[in-house]
Amino acid sequence: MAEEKSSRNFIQEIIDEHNRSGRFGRKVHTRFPPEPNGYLHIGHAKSICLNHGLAVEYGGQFNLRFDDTNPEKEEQEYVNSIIEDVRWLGAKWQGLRDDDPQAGVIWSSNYFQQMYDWAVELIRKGKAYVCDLSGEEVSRTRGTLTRPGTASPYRDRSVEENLDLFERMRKGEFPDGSKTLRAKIDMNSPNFNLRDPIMYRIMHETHHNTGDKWCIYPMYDWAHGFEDSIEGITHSICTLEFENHRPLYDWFINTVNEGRTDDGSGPWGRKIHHPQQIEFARLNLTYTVMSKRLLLQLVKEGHVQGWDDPRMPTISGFRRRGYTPEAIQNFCRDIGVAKFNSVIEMVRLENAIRDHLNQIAQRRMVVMDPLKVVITNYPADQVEEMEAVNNPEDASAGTRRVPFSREIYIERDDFMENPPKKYFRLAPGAEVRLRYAYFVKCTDVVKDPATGEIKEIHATFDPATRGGNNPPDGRKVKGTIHWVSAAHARPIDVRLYDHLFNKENPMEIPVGGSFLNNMNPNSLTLVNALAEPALADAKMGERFQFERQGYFCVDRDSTAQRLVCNRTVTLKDTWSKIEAQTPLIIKGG
RNA sequence: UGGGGUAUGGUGUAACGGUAGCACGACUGACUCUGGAUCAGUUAGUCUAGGUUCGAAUCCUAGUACCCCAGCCA
Repeated sequence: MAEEKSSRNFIQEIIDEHNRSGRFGRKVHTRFPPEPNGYLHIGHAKSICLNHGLAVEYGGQFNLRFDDTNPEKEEQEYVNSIIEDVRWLGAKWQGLRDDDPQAGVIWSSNYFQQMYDWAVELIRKGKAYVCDLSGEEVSRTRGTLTRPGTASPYRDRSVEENLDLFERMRKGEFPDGSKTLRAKIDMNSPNFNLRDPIMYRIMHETHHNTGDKWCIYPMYDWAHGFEDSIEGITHSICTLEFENHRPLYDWFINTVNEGRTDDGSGPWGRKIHHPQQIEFARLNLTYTVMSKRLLLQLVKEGHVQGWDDPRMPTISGFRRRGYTPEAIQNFCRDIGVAKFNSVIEMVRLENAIRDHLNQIAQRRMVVMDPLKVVITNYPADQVEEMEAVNNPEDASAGTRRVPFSREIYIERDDFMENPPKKYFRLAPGAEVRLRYAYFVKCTDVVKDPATGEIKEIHATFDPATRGGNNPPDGRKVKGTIHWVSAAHARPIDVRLYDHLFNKENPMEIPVGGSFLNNMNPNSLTLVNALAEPALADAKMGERFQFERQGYFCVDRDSTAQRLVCNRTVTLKDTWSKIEAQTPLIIKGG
């Protein structure tokens, strides 16, 4: 097989090296470890696709594990949405089953006992102590960027006392915040994470999974490495901000491994698995924000209609907008992965969904802003069923019938009384093709005498062009426009979505302002449109291309009486570019 | 001002001392019953300054810019 040498990203190179050296026995086991404190966004999709993709590529395994170590912030609603989103994206974790959404899902909280035991082991090894300092005192004694911290007065408690106190912390003898368990590392370290970090805090809080069993909860830094270790994760892939935590992550595992041996003959038994943490740059996209905090604010303050508002960069938002998992996967693959803090242009994502929908979406004709056209030489009582191709990119999608009659609607934009050069659509005396129907020529413009507003257009059709075909005389037209038969048109609701923010970087904020100042007031436009009858039986979630306009998805707000369609993305529009340039030329001249 | 990272066309991403390539965008043109799609072409880049070398994006030295770290968040 002639195999093309595909370029490798830095993570693949690291894994390849591990496989060469045999560090993990040529195994690859990755995971996606979300905290259930918000909805997943497109940045998480990058991580999911990366982790899952590596597992697939190397024939390894992939876990979905909830990092549920902080009961104060975590909720079941988020758990459910995250599971749904990861499934929808197509990532398959160990133990995934169709009949039970939670099958195979792992919880950090299941390891609480094991983590507790290791904490006791660290105390016994003299590497951890119970500290009575308040939060404020801890932060004051931690030092600054340039000054080392100072040791806690409780740093040198005896092993026995620490053991006793820690046990009583667990039993619930002390109030929240009164004590912590801290690792005894180095108050002089230039890395703050090593200045005696807190391992456990007291939190009398009911946990969504373990209930009231625990009133001490492990900190992320203490817990995370062990979660990976227990599961045999080989490559703990995370974002850049955890780079400074890697020495701590390694310290915890190495410290547990002190006095342990590979064969289990050491005083503390067998060594535990030590994963390799690898950090990559999180995804940033233009015209949106990606922080959970800000997304939560948009939802809570009602700037959008929920986490799955189609303008949100959440996975559920994109799903409702009409995005496909394939498009998101392709996007995540195409943007690559590196350590450089980059900002991806939104058009990359839009391009990915156009690409996929162009292949799979059936076409329909929908008029957003109707202008009546009367075809004066067409019989008043006649209706013809025109055959229309459902998808020119996919012959197997077949054809459908579209009714044609004397009175039709076209897009108001598709007529101009005084057209500029290069305008190919309808104008007085001009001829265009009605897609799949006939050539028509504009003969009259009927206006409201009072306002001058164009009320309707009169036109004549050429019977020799039936089906939209070129006539035998060889005549051609440059423009083809969409239409719906007036008598057969079905009203539908359409939601036109645009960027949520009108600045590439919404966090570029004027002094005293907020990112909310950068919200696009026109991110949603509601339209009453007229659709061809074939759209009437569209099902929820079904995706279509409305010819010449864009891709649309049937929203769950649809009723039997009225369809609601969300615009996923527009079609590329070169005319708008020409149009935008034209006035400049006039001005310049 | 301590520590940890990162710098390649407009935007991303390759190159592992040997012709700076690819994708997206932008711009031309061809084709077209969607001003869509498709096809062809053009455009444009190694953070700076020195050094090593026959040869440097890559190695060395010194700078510059940006990101992360002082939660009992993750």
